[in-house]
Amino acid sequence: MARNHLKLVDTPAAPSVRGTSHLRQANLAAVMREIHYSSQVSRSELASKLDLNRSTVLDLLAELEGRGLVVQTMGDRDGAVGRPSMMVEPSDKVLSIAVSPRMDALTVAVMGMGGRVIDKFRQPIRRGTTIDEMVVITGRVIAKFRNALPADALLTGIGVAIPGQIQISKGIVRAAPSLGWDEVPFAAMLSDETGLPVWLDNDASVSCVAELRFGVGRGYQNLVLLFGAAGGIGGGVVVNGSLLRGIDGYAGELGHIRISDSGVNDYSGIPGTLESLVRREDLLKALIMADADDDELESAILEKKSTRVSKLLDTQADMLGRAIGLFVNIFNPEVIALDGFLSVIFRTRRERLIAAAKAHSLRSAFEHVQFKVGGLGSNVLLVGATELAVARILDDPIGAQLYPAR
Amino acid sequence: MARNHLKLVDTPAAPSVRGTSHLRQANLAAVMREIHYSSQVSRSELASKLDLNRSTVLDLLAELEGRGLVVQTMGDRDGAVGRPSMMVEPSDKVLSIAVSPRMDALTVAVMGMGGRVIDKFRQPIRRGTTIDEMVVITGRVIAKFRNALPADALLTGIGVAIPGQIQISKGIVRAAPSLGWDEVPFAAMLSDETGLPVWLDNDASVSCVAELRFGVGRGYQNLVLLFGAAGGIGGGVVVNGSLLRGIDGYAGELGHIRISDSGVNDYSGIPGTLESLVRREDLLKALIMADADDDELESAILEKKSTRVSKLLDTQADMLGRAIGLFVNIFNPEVIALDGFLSVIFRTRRERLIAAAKAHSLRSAFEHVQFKVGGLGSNVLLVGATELAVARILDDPIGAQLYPAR
DNA sequence: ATGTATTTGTTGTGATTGCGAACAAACCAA
DNA sequence: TTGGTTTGTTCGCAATCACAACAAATACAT
Repeated sequence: MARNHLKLVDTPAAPSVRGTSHLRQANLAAVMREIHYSSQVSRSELASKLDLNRSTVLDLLAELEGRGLVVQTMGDRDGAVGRPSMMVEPSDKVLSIAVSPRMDALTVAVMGMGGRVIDKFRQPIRRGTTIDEMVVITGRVIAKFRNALPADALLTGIGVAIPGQIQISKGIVRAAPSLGWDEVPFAAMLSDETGLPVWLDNDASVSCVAELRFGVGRGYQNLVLLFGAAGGIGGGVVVNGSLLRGIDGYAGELGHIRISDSGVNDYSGIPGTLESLVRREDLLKALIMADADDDELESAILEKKSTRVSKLLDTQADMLGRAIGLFVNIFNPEVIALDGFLSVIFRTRRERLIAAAKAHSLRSAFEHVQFKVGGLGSNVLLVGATELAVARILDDPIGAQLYPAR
Repeated sequence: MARNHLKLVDTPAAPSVRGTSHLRQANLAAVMREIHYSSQVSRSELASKLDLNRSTVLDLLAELEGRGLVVQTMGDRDGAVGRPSMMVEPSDKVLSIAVSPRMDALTVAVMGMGGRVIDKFRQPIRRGTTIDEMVVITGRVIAKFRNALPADALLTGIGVAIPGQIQISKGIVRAAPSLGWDEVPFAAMLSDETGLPVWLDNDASVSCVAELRFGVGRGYQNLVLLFGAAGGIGGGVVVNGSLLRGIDGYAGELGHIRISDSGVNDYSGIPGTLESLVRREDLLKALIMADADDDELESAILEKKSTRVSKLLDTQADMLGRAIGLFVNIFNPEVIALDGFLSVIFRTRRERLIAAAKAHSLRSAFEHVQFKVGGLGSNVLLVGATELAVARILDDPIGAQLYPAR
């Protein structure tokens, strides 16, 4: 009862579960994490949120500040009674590189802590670009960025969001059909090119983390994200605040689940899957459009009063709802987040979609589910990829290695 | 680097994640958990497994022994070189009550630590027994048990496995069709009757935990359990060593997921679900049997060479495989465990089932999946229910309250 | 303007806890 | 019996966090 000493702050969603974690490290990590995910916190908020003593927080922050990870500033008088608390924010000298190679273009960005995009460059990629060329191009863009950075900036590393299946532990792209990659050790290749550590992950997983930390998922612990793009439907699941990865890191392939007897295959060769039934291409075809982003798609749907399009949307909403109902029964999440063109279906067929989901889930599991639309837009992948590199700092703020900008 | 003090042992699968956990408590809990789940450990094993110093383990064990939770005995000379290590085991004075009310009978058991069944009583229940009667009967059996216990025995509480949906936090049975229960605050009722704390959980979840800790799941961190009984198909999922619960505790309803366009409803009113497609009753009907346990069912299948039965089994294996493929894509688990009559399907249609699962899952996610059959048999529910009560001790060995046997 | 209440910053002290070293004890293998 | 090895046990130490006390900075009432 009177045992009230040596507290250990819980570490929500520690990505790498280590055999032994040390108390100090855990507390530093908890503080760092809180600062990263709230961008601006006062010292007193930190103390109360983490349930640590004021003096302890002071001490922890001093250590983090000494390492150059955080900056403490005088808090603005916010009208509250009492002495104003010091504000803490992540240092803007700590930067990461985010990379997003896609079929049509390569995007590289310099990212700050707290999900901030500092600088971004989009390099169109012509068809037939080899993997080696891709590595060289990426390396060149990164080098250019690094040259422009202040000399005292520190890099956490490089995070890459790949549209395909990734063996996270080894940084290998097992299969990325849209890029034409197969068993590519991209992490090692890019690391050789740049001299920085590189972490890969699946784009849907990465998006899910981004939305969890900085988007619609903020504040929730259990959510299911469905991401609909041109290539198909990806997904991510957050359980108890951390991303569902499975034993080899391939979990969360929510597009490739069979929900119907239909014999139409998806890209992976499985018939009747969500991805094979709810296709962006089908919508475009019905609308007689060649290419469009999601906004254009949505306005085209709203303008065109075609029964064919309408019926297709109904079917897609029904099937998407069926899948969502399934996820609700399996995960009983707080939030179902829809992103990409799935958010278009949601906005244009909201009631029908929700009704279908409800019809396919158990009453009690469905009770508290909220439907939301992804909120990060075009930067999701970059923000999420950054988390891969930042994770090391958040896990071990003192021990994690940082690399000079130049 | 030289920061090597005040270690915090990681607490795998802490059932109740509390805001702040204290270091000592966490370490005591880790030790207690290890002892509970391995029944017999030597001190040196504890030290190396938990990565704690010998002297620290000594100290922690002394505290646990002082509380009467563990017993230390001289280790047998096991032929190894060096001074033999002391063996530690959970005290046999620490007991729990496990309750399993089912349609046809009520089972109550006295359980020891480490999943041991000390005493068990099965009370047949006649149709139409009211809930109040059920509570009284249960209370009576428990009272009888308690009277027979040694005076210095300590009870952790009562764990109940319910075939239905449970609101765990409040101990309320939301719906248990086979029992005819609806919104029943069973935990409070039984607690009033017995004066002991009562925890409820869904029977499939409970089975899953039992198999995870003491059955086929031992040593694994990610598994999917499918349990097929007369009432339908239940499931449980273990993610990173802990049971998937979802935000309200309704997660893991793996039987109620729609995998086909079929319009046949299951008990919950959802059509085309795994539960509606793979039914034990259908097998019995095809075999022209009135009632049978799983062993009888299996031998009947093996004896009877009916094409009708054979075709039905094929279909069921196909559908079960389809569902399993789906789970593989979602969870990328290490183990798929089949229990109840699903294990009969597995044994009689092994190749077909695995082929169907493989055809419905992604290559990389399927790669390392192992298929297993539940190993605990008729005691699964009791062992699992016990874990509900024991969990408190494992979380906070010192703070958790224990109740005198009489 | 002044005083009071409130909240936070800061410093120093103390308690808890786990580690490590040192030595004793118990075993195996010659 | 001796030497090597592993574990038990004790004791002192170092790390870390809580707590108390006081100072500082604010809002609010008068």
